[in-house]
Amino acid sequence: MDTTLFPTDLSTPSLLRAQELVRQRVVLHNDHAAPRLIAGVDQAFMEDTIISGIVVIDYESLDVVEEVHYTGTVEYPYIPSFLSFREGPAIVSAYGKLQHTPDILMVDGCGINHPRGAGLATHIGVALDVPTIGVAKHILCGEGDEPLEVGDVSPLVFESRQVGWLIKSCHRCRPIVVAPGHRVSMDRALEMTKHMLREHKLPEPCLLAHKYVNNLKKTIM
DNA sequence: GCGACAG
DNA sequence: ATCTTGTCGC
Repeated sequence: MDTTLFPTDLSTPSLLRAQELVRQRVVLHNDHAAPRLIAGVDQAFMEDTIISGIVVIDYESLDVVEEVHYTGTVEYPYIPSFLSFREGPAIVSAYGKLQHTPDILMVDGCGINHPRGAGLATHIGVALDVPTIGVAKHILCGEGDEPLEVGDVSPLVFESRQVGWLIKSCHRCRPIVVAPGHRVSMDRALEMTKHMLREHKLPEPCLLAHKYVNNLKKTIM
């Protein structure tokens, strides 16, 4: 892992420098074959404790292949557009425990649809050199027509260029925001996400990871 | 100055 | 994200 992307110096100038490196290194085209294993990662908090959990499933059957988690201490607050420095380190630690190597990792948060092109999914992807897709429940930046019917999709545009998609994944739900993180094209990010959508608002990897960390949290409490 | 603002 | 009761719907 490239540690310069998660500097010890947490001053804003230092973090902006790290994000600039992420933006310079992000790859926005597919460089891998058809996926066989796909993973989802999510975090839960308990005061100053963060739990990061990753669930790996089979791309076609959706069977769970592996689950790992990491528990640590939060050392940076939540500041919009700087989420990577709050949740990123824990994700990197959890990822290091995996026995399987997923072909793609779905992260709860932004990808390139970020003010400086360095959302959590993109940051993690570049740092670990792994293909990632960002899946968020709300828009951080950019605009797009609201998809109305389940299955409908519309481009998310920021600074005159497409940075992601808005997907109406279920009835009575706000559309989810999907974007390439790293080493995945705009079209493939959409295609893979739609493949993982079932009866819920979130794609299966994200939903399973969310349930996983929340169950761990209940166990600890 | 005011409002917006992933998790 | 987290806190937090009841309530509507499958």
